[in-house]
Amino acid sequence: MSDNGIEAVKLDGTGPVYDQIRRAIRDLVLNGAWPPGTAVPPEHALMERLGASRMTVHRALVQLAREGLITRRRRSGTIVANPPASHAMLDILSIPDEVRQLGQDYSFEILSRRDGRPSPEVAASFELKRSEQVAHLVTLHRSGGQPHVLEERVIHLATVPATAAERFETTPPGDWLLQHSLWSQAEHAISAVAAGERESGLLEIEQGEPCLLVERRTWNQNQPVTAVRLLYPGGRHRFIGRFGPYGAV
Amino acid sequence: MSDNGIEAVKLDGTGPVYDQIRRAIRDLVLNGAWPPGTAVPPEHALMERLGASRMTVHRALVQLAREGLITRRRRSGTIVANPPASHAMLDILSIPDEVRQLGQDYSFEILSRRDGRPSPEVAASFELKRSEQVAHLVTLHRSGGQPHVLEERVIHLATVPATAAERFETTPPGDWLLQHSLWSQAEHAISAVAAGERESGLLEIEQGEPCLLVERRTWNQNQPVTAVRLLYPGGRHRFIGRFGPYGAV
DNA sequence: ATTTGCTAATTGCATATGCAATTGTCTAGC
DNA sequence: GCTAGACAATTGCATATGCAATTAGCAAAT
Repeated sequence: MSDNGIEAVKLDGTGPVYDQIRRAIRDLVLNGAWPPGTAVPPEHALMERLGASRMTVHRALVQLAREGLITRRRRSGTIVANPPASHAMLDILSIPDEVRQLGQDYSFEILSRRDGRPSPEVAASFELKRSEQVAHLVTLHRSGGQPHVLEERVIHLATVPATAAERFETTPPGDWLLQHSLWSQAEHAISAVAAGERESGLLEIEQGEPCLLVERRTWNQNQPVTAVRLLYPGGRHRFIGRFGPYGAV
Repeated sequence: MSDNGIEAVKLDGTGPVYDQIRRAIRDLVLNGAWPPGTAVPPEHALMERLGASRMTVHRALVQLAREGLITRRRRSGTIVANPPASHAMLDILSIPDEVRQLGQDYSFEILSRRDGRPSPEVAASFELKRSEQVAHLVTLHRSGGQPHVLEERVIHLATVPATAAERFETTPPGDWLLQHSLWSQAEHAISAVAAGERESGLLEIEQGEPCLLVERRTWNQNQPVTAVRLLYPGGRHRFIGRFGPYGAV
């Protein structure tokens, strides 16, 4: 190829041209063909390649920049941006970062791990098919030595095959996944539950104490990536978000 | 005025012209000068009024439309949109709607109301100054006759003076506020707490049961509008949101 | 070696222009 | 009165063009 994979940019002929260009490039970024840091071809190159005017190409790129997928600078050109770490309240957040932001020491411990077909209980609780191969991990995160949050997670081995070889000795599963997989959609649910027998022991709280339960499932291009259940001791934690009526501020 | 308040559109001379236009119109919408339903002048009129080309005006309007502030239709023109009712998980949501969406009958009851300077307890719990005049309301919302959520709210009388004359006989305070005030920013906090003595009685649950506590404060142009604390019986409720790494889906 | 300045690549912005698509509104005919 | 059709207003999209702003990279000067 002459420069980058400019040949990979293909229009589908449906809808406005500027939007075809926008979607074509967006897809290349989202499916990993153009990883962060990749140079996006300059407007003139795309213009010739696609037979569109510069203004039309420009419009597509400006929009992608506003969406945060690419970064543009005069003369330097356009590069694929790093995915944003945090978006409003409930993003895929890094628990180590969260803890360190509070000025506490962070540590974690994998309490159990099992790879393969899920047990009936796990399958039911995460809405999996029993035929899907997953890694099932239970992790306790600590903040200043105290239990901070209890994490139970399944990772889909078909989507993230590198999981099988990873021991999670230095990086907890959530952070490792952020580096080794992409996600395009997530679903969150928040509820309040009472700590059960096992959870209360691990989190060192009283049985029946209120806890905040955050359940999150993540997909990339409709392929499931991971599902996680985070149990926070209630009194000690809150999630905060700030936004305006027309979107995040 | 000839048509609408087209004279109200004023550029501030800072930054790109299209963005000056965008901000000028956005501000008119956000501060209520152009309430929902108002006809935005057509592109040609703005173009003449502002001395910009049609494409430049167009660019500003297209962007506002994408942000959801205005709605555009060929031939009919452009009108100011209704503020979105729900944005991802934690929007300003209408509790009646929420209940009816579950197919239940909705009713509510104002348990107490007091207007004037806040008591020391209320001031502390909502972080108010004791000199601020507020209405303080406690409301119980019911779903199919059962307690659904307990609401405690203060409304700033200086920002929403119409509150003083409103009896909240047919519309609960949250919904009434949506119709009689604007907001430009909100802050949410979610946490899990155990039901106290008073709350458990009102919500008809056991004392100590886990509840989801949603605290929200709302401002319009840096003026406080309202602060509310919603207590949901834990087992029965969860908040759900769905989005991608680059924003809401 | 360091600085200084030039050049060219690249994006940002605005304009003028033309045509397409949608749809209120009005009119002519029945 | 009602309908079909013509007309015009309005937005949507794309192009061509020109200039401004930024800056990487190179060349010249010290």
